[in-house]
Amino acid sequence: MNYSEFKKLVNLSKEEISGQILERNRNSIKVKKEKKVIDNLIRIIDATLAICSKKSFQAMSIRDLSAESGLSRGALYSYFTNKEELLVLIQTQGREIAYQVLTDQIAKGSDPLEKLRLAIKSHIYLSEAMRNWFYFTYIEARNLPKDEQKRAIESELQTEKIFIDIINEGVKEQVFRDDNVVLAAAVIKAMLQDWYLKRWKYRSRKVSVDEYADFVIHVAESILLIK
Amino acid sequence: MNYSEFKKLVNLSKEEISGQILERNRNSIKVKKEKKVIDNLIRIIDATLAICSKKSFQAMSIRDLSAESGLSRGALYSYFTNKEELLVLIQTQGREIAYQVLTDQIAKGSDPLEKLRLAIKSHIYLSEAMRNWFYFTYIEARNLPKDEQKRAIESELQTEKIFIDIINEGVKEQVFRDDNVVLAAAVIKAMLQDWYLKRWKYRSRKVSVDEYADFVIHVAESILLIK
DNA sequence: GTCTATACATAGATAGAC
DNA sequence: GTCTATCTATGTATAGAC
Repeated sequence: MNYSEFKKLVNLSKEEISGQILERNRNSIKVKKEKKVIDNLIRIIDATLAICSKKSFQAMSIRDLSAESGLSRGALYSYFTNKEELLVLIQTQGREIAYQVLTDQIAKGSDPLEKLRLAIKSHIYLSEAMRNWFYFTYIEARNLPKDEQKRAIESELQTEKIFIDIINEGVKEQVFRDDNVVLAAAVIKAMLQDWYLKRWKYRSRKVSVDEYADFVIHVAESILLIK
Repeated sequence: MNYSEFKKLVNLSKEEISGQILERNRNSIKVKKEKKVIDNLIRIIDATLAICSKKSFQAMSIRDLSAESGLSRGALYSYFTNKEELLVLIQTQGREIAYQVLTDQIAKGSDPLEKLRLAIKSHIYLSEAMRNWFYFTYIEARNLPKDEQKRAIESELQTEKIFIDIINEGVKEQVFRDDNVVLAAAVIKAMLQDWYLKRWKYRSRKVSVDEYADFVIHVAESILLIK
């Protein structure tokens, strides 16, 4: 699998994501017409992510969001009850998508090594396809209210657990080495994150997403595979 | 070298750092008495870093800073002309310290492998000793004005260049493998950053700083050393 | 459903007393 | 040098017209 194959494989249609958000937030969205909601949620989220790729969510004013999305300030408040709720909404959905796609892809692997490769590739490819979303989820997590911050942390650990489980499975089958499984998973995760946190760097160096994914796999195999 | 040896080795006295800041910002600091300035700069910076380990710099109000530092709002403006300048001041000094300590430590190594180990260890140890400072420098870089953002990026590349140079030296001496030097440096840097970006995770798992540093060295050697 | 107008709160920054 | 009081700007959120 390479990036262009991945993109065809995974259906990340904005309408679909927006629909899921609607399900999740029926009570705080005041507009009744489904089609309207889906359309405008897309505009609002796109605008938020675009603005927040340049400045922080805190620094983005409702005036900014109004200008970028094309909806008036008043209208915006028909889709969320306050600014913080918008933050929570995008973060929750972002984590949900990531987890779903990741677990779906891994399920296709039949042995630990294949699963490991799939996990690394699909994470990097997904963060490439939804770069702004991933960046936002990472960088704005600290501005969440306390209880939502806790969820963000749980989600991070959950993703890492996916890698820990794969590695442990490999250890049991004697294809992976049995030392520092947890740390191995942690540094793999760190490498995955670097792709969307520092994309300006890789872009300026003309490192392609496929090249990066292959390199991370190479590193992971170097520390894990039994020689 | 382990962490406790490192701490003795590197003199990170707050007075010294504060003195350097004073040198750098003579014109915007209105208070004349040197001792006063040093003292209060320490209080201001400590307070800022403490607050910003919990919320963003944007979200920190001058009122917050006043309460935490013990100086009145009016007095604070004797040490910087506006809030953004305070941000720039801390960021600039943070990058400066990191670069100085790192290059000083590496100079003690006599061969590429030793230099690589020293670079990894001193970076992780330093980020441990100045965790809030490193976290702040990373996470708040995006709130800098455009020209200062450029400096932050240059600084990131400069640090990475240190690793690239060490690896290239090792390639020339035929101790390191000659493939993907730039990517190798990049992922090493990603692992270093994870230590201060996710310290809550490592702390809760009781991973010590020495253990983490050793593991990163292990990973780096796995991908670089010629078998 | 969406707009405009506006109330209300909070922020950064300054002036002048001490 | 530092404080208190205050000005002004900007931001969130709402009310009521269309």
